[in-house]
Amino acid sequence: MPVSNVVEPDSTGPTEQLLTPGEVAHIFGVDPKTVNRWSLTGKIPSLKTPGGQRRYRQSDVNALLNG
Amino acid sequence: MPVSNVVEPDSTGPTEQLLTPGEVAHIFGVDPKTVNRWSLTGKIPSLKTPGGQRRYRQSDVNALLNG
DNA sequence: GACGAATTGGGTAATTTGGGGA
DNA sequence: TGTGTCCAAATTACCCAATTCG
Repeated sequence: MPVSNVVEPDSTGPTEQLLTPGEVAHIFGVDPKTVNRWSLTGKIPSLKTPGGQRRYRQSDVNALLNG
Repeated sequence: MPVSNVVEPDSTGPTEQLLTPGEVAHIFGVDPKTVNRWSLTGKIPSLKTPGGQRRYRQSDVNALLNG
């Protein structure tokens, strides 16, 4: 099934586009493993799906791109 | 098929192929260090990974090749 | 040809990244 | 496709010498 059920009914956070490791990797021109490393070393925040996979906020990615 | 059709309307996201310093160096026939110097002196734009490495847009490289 | 300024590459050590496999 | 780990390759920043350009 698609992993892109990104709509959050939760009202606490802004409904924001979440990106997979592969998508973030493509944006930066690096390997998906490298993106996971960034998460482990605290360089980019990440959310975890109940299945243990990571998702990244578009805004966090943009913040890194802009400096 | 992509897992999710993530639209990237955001202008900050480079929807473009990115090249490593080594690849750009090979294209121009120079040392990778020289490519990084071009970036430092503003001769070619570059993105930075959170790890501090540089990536170059294909279009910027082409512009330099043709200009 | 001589001169100074800028560009480039060599060498090094530390960090980041990617490949292979589980 | 994604995760976690090990290891080799690539990249970075630094200083210095050789080369190139006007």
